[in-house]
Amino acid sequence: MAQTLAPGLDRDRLVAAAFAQLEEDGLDRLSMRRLASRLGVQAPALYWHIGDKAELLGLMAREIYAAAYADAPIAGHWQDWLRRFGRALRSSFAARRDGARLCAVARPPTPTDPAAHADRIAAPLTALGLDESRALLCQAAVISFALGWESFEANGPMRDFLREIMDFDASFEKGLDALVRGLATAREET
Amino acid sequence: MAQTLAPGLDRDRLVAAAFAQLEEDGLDRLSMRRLASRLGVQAPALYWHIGDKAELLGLMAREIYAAAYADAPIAGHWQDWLRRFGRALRSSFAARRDGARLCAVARPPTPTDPAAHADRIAAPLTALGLDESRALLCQAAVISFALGWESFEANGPMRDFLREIMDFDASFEKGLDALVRGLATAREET
DNA sequence: ACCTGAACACCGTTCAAGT
DNA sequence: ACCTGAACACCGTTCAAGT
Repeated sequence: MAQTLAPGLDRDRLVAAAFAQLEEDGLDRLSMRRLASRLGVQAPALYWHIGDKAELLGLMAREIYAAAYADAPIAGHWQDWLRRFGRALRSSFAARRDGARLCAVARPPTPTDPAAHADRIAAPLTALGLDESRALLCQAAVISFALGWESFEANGPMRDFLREIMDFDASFEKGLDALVRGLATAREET
Repeated sequence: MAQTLAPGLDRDRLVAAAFAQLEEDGLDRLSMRRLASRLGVQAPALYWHIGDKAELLGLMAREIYAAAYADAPIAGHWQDWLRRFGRALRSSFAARRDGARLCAVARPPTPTDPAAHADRIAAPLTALGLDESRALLCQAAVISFALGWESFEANGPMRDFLREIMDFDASFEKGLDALVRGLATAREET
């Protein structure tokens, strides 16, 4: 389990090991001590490379979001992109155990200029013709929907219950579709 | 802080004290030990009244959902009810510190007959004319949207960031409106 | 029936000290 | 520069024992 090899410990190796640990044990059992022992090191050693556990979770969340953006190339009508991004985001949450819960808890890792970050979030939709405030609304809505949906999916007993009473996958698709269509027909305001 | 008075310790008093503790210290610091000391008792005493911490969180989550349903009387067009319920649910999440995170983690507290529980969830919308599967889709979509939205809101640094780049309250309203309108115009399928 | 005391197996984080 | 050892102040939960 613990490979003492390759002592070169850095942030990337740390994040990778954290994902492996997450897959094996889940978010509740992802501890600095267990992570350290997987890396063949004592827990305090991690704090040389990272400020605290919250920073580690933030880096992990960023990777989950990045994977979703990578899966949704910017092309076509903005509605198509938004639907595609919604699907990709849910897949990305689901690809990692407790992915949605992790992203709900994680703090945004870049405390840099908020306006610049907002531009980056809005970028795919502004590139397809939306103005920035509308782009941010669409992103916030789709991201919230996907995060909420996968939060239930990631909750074991809740998922079991939901899977018994409805087709959870098909329903996500329908809900996402409804949301995007609604956003497209919203009354234009200030 | 610790009131040793009134030794009658039961589930209701326990849940009430847990909410008070949540308000003061947040979900991360809501521990069985702190809760016990607030009740003037040792931690193991709690386990006489409750199976484990997860059950306690489940009871708390149920109360949060119940408050939302209580705030949305069943009347008018189903779309109006759904919008109203969405708003009420977000308010209910926001009314308790870390309310959304709590509900994301909590397990459904009633391991009773799933079909009967589904009927109860769908009830407000079936009463207003929707068939059950459509009602469940609408509920799942709106609940997911509200939960996701408030998860970000409940995340301190994330909220600060979002509040700087958009009008988070007005955007919720617009997003919810879009979702409900989209659900109303969905193509009818099996 | 309801609660305590003591214990088990853990946490995140700090910090002097080692190399 | 990078890591260890020891410690601090915690966790959830179990269980014999008290009343």
